[in-house]
Amino acid sequence: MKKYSTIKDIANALNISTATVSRALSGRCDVNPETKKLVIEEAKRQNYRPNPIALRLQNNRSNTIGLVVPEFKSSFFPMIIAGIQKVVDEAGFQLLITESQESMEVERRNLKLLESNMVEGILISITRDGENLDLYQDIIDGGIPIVFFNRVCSSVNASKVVIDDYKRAFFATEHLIYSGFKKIYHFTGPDKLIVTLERKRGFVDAMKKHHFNINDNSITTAGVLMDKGYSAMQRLIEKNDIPEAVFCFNDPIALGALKAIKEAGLRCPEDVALVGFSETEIAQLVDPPLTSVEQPTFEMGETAARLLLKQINETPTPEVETVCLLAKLNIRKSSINTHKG
Amino acid sequence: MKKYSTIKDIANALNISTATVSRALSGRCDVNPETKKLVIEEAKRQNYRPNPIALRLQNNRSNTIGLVVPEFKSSFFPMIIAGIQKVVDEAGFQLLITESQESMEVERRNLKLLESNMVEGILISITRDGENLDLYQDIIDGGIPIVFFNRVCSSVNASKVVIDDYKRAFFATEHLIYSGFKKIYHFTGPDKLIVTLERKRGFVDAMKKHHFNINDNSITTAGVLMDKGYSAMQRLIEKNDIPEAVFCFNDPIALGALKAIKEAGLRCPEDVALVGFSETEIAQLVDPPLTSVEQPTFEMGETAARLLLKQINETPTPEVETVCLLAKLNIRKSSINTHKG
DNA sequence: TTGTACGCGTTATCAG
DNA sequence: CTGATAACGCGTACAA
Repeated sequence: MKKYSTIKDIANALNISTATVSRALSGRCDVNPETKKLVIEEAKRQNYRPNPIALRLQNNRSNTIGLVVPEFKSSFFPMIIAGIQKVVDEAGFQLLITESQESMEVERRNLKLLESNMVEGILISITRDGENLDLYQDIIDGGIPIVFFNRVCSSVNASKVVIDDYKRAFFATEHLIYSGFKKIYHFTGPDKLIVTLERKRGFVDAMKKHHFNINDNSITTAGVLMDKGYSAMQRLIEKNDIPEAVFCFNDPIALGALKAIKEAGLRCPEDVALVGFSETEIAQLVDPPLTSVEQPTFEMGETAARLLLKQINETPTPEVETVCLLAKLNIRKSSINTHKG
Repeated sequence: MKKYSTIKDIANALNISTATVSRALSGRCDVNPETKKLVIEEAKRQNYRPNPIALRLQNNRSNTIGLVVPEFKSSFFPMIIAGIQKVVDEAGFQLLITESQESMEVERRNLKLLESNMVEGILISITRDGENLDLYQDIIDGGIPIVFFNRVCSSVNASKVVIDDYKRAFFATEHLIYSGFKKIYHFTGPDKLIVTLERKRGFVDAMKKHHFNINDNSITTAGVLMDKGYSAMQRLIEKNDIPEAVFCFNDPIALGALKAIKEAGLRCPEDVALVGFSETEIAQLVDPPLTSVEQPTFEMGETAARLLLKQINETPTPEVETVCLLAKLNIRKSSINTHKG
């Protein structure tokens, strides 16, 4: 444990008061140039630097906002962060980022860490593990506004930014139906996320609308990351229950499925067509290029940050609001029906 | 500006002393159960919560370490962060992440932000813009150890984690030479980075060793991101100065080049072979799969974090050290010479 | 069991 | 121009 030099140390060394030291150091004019020089020299000698925490204790403002994301291995959250950074920078605030690693417990720790750094607001996309409901509420009650984006928490009264998952999933499924595929499956995400449920609902409703059969095998729980899509598809192949097309919860799942398809000597889209979701940069680069729903990630980040700044700056605190952004289906080779033409 | 409730407010409301309130709230036994109950009720009524900054002012420890990365759009830094997170978590520390967006000025702001949150140490990979030399030194002098990783700052006396860029670049180039390619070019990175210089040096020395000609056109400055590789390759194609093989500064550059090659109706590796660097997850997924140098990203994060914790925890402060990790060339289809056999 | 007083590091106010 | 002192919010010896 080190002992840092303080103004008091300098004052003692020079036999003057802390007040004078403080003034000399803050470069005011109402101090004798000579003593000022002495103070600055002594400060340098002692390697003095002001204690940032003491400063903050008085200001009671940090000009900082905090962010919690589940992960940033896929390019999805990084794109959102870029949007957040832009708005936050422009507003003269700074951004502190933490990663919950999809763990509720780590999320808790992160939130408390941000709180103890006195961030003035928090942006969060929650873990797939579940919700730290009590803590969200507690933080908000404590006067720190929270804005949820992408993966939101329904039961907390806070601003939220989402996309129209249901509709896009519905249209993506219809796209497969209109393309002439008959046996259409869905690889779904983590049970507890609202986005999972919404996308699944979109899939189911589209299938029902067109009187397509949905049985026990139609929907497989995959998850979030690539390896889950890989194993889900592998299991289907092993069971010889191979669908003509799969609508996947997200791009990594679709890419994992693609890998399994290729390894089994099958082809995409000839044998199995694929549709992803949440457009990652990789989608366009793989072979075949992946049909996917493009989310306005950058815009989502901007919007979330703006909502938060509103909560922070405006008095009285404005009503919370939920913004729904529009996504778009990019049709590429992975979902072209080569049999039908 | 809100007014938060403090123990003083509670004390006033109940006509007792702040000390009693403090004790009651911290759940000690040496306080009348009755007053304790009253205090807790009043605290809840006033929506009291302890001021984290005041607490920290006494402890003088934050149990937090800070991180600055240039970006996390490519999967490179996220992988490193995963390694850092692991070690930091295990040590009971927390991690605060900031993104410099490849800007020296943002990097400055981030470093100061971390400093003012009293992190106990900082991990950093510097921007391609250049070095905030004075600030690094100042922070270290102030008693906060810094560990550089990947993109390091040579002139600061601090611990560093790097890979053997020179050797790997040398071997990657030799791989192309041994494969029988004659006209071999290099797309290089940002001028100011040491990694750029090391990789370029490896390329040049390998070419020289085998008496290959290097002229003004052999080396093109590309940069860091995909679009730069794209435009660099486009320019060569326009000039009809098409190399048989290109050793690229990193994977995104190689992927950009690949895009340009395909768009021009050329094929990889038949017309232009490619080798990347710093293995991203995409490398294996593109068509053709990309030959690339695999960096031990996770391990790099672990190592950097461990070095930092050493600096933080051990007294007297241990000597700084530079760790060089071993990378590995993964040969895939993009660099197979189809003419030679 | 409770209250007083001080310390953490700094700035600001006021009196000298 | 300078020094003493209060204030920021909390914990905690020590005294009552």
